[in-house]
Amino acid sequence: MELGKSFEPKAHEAAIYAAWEQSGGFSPRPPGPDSRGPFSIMIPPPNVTGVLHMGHALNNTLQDIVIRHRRMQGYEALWLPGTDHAGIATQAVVEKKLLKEQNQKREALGREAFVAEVWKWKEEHGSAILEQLRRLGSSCDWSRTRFTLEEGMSRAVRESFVRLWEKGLVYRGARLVNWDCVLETAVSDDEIEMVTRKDKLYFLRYPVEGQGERTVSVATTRPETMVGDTGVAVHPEDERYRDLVGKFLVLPLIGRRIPVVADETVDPQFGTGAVKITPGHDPADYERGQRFRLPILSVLTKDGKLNAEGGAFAGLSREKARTAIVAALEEQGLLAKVEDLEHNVPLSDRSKSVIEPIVSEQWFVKMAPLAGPAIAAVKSGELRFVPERWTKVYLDWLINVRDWCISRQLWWGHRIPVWYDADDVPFASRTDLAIGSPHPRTGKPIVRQDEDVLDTWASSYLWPFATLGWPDATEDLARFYPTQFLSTARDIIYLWVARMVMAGYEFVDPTTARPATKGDSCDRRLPFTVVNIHATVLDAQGRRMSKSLGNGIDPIEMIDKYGADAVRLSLVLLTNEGQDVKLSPDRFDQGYRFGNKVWNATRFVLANLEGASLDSSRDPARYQALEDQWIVARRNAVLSSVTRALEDYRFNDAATELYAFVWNDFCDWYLELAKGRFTAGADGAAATARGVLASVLSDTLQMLHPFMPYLTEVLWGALHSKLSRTAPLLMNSRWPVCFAGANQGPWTEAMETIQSVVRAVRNVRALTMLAEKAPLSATVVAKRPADRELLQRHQATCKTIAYLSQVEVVETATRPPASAVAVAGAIEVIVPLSADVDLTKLREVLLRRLAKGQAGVEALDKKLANQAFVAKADPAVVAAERARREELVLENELIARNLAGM
RNA sequence: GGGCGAUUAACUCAGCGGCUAGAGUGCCUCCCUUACAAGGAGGAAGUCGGGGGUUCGAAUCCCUCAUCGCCCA
Repeated sequence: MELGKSFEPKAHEAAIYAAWEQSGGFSPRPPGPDSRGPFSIMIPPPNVTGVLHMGHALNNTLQDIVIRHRRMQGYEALWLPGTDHAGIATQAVVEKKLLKEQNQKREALGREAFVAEVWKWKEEHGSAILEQLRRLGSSCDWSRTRFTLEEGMSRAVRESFVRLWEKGLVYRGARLVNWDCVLETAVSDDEIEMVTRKDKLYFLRYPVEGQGERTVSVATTRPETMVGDTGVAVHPEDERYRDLVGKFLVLPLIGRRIPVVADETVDPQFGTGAVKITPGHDPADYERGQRFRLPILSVLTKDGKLNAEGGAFAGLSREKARTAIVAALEEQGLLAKVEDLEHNVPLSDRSKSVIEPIVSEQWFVKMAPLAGPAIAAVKSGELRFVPERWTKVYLDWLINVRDWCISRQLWWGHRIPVWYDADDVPFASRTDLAIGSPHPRTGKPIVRQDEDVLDTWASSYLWPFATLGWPDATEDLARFYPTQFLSTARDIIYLWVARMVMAGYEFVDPTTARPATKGDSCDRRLPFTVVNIHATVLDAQGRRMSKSLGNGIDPIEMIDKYGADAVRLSLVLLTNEGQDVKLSPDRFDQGYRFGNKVWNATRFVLANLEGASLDSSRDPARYQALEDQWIVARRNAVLSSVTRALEDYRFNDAATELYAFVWNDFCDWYLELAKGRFTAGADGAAATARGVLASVLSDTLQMLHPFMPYLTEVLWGALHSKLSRTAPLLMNSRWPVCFAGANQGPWTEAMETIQSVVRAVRNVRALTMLAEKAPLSATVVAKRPADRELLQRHQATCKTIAYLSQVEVVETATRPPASAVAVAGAIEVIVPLSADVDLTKLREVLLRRLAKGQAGVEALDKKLANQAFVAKADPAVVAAERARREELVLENELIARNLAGM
């Protein structure tokens, strides 16, 4: 295949993806002698209504890197994909659609028909985000795609609920819950967001009973809730109110008698030091109400209007009631004052409406008993967070864990498997109980099933094992559970990660999970051993990307423009160890340019490969030419460090290292040196170069593959067909093997010496405005015999790459009057020039270098003169500093001498 | 109020006890050399947020202050 002048992602991506899929490589390879065992990752299931955003793109890139690498290493790699039914979000989408298209509300349609509508929507649109994941190159096993509301998952959800019920960990009760008045459902603590708002603090006067004009002022941000007040609290030590404790106030507008109580939790500094108690609509007041046995009044309807308790204000919305009540109080002279106040307001994640705490009957799960093992898992080190600091966030939540409100007043979701008899006695059942059938406990006929559905997280927390067939003891469960790696966003550490760990310990039977492999002693119930918390992708100004701000960057748009490989590599190059990243579209340039570099390097190799065969020796000592030894040694070093980085989930380190290796070592030096060997006509050297080029490139494409799968796959195919070899798809190829002894030779140092001499010549050319290719002769002065020997041996190399017509290596030399001199460490490069060449720039640079060098020597002298340093520092460090000083002194001398001669 | 993170070149970030502190972008000079001008060669550019401490040695560890951001209450 002929390669075009540059990589065109659009021309290849779809075909390559189809080829991967067709090869069966997305599914785990079968067990066998060839296998290193299973390795599994469960995708954090995106919301079915979701659209791929940059966070997804990053997170799925990371997972794909891990799974591709492990697959190449020979593991039975499984990356299991799927989606989450997202109760509230999906129901909202379909409700909106119904209203818009048919002007119909779900209540009019009825539950069954509505749920059917949602399923229809899901079938049509529910896999959009999975299609987007394919564009990114994700190598998921699509044959195992799961959905949190499908039948298998539903069985798992029911089983888990009934087990918790049987253990007494599920209870129903009237509690203060977070109520979303727009969506008309309870939401859990973790689904609300505190937003700082500029608001008003109202000071209301409550008359004291039987004391004439005397009133007590209370401060509140929510005056409309006053109709639900059943008391006023003051601090017991507060002198201002001491005499009032035990007395009664008369609630204005309503006329109710409410007691003044003394409570230590009141902050005397806030407002007036007296606070109203509204147990039905405030968490702190609920607690106070309990302590003083105050009545709990609900004053709001499900959609956020005042109910009958509101008296004259009944039927008004929260907002209107506030205005009306404040106006009424003002009229009666009972509004003391209004102040500006900045405070936090709870908003619903989903509807962005203000959350109202209300008392309602809900289902809860007792969390404390489940939290224990999840805490222990982290403390024992079995479960590890990357970066490590997130362990603390996880632990804090688990240690202070509160019961989980799992019921939602929705229609789309797992209906709570609880049935009631006529006396409202509940029973949780694994199988549906027919209306009219006898209640298993009371024997009375069943009259209804609970109307509510479960929180979506109550299904997704079973994801790691339910997707593999649990509660059945399936083959997949035995083979792929526990998983090895989970990568997700920080904001669902509580919502999802912690709960999955709890669920693993609570529900998985350790005997059905895969048995421990050698050296792996972790509890088989723990769903994963590593949790990677990826970076948060921010916009160029450092703000979170959000729909409302409209500052998101669409990954698909970027893939269209730059290609999936560029998007993936750029993201990895930009995000270090979970550190937030500020992203702008032009940042994807870096990935694209690199891809183009790899593409063109391969084109060059292919153009020069005629008759070559893959030289796969990884032992540098087997080569004659220094550059061959060097690049083969570098290849080994990079291979081992990239492998280690990937195994440690240091993606950025791996990518950075590969980037530098390909661009600087392979392209800038090795390829340039190879050019000389191809034109020189020295057949043996050219043939070796061809073999080395082919093998280093082949290995490099393999190493790059997890990061840039499409591009490398195309190039791999081209390379191997040029070599007349039938190769498997790169995706299904085996990760290269590292040669252990590769770092033992002098190659790197020797090559660095050559490089510094070449740079010295280039330096002179650039600073004296000589054309890069103008033929020059150079005298290389090296005092040390070893240097001379090396340079003598590699004269030809220097000549070709530095465009020198002649090179002379000597021990000492007198500088001709018209000449430029460059200094490379202890080596001097003298280049004779014509007399009219302008040496100003060269002199300036040399002066700067001399100043820097002298400062360096001074610093080192000071350091070495310090007895404490010589005595206490590592002897190796002292020796290194001495050697460095010698080098510097020599270099400074050379520079100074040259400057003097100019 | 508690916790976490950030502060290094014009910009975006690496470096986290020991080379004269690096990279990408941008900037300046030169080069259209048949892999790549989406490129090459060279260059300029930093009191490592302030202050204090530990250490032979601090961008790196500790304390403190400041600014910005996130999470929890």
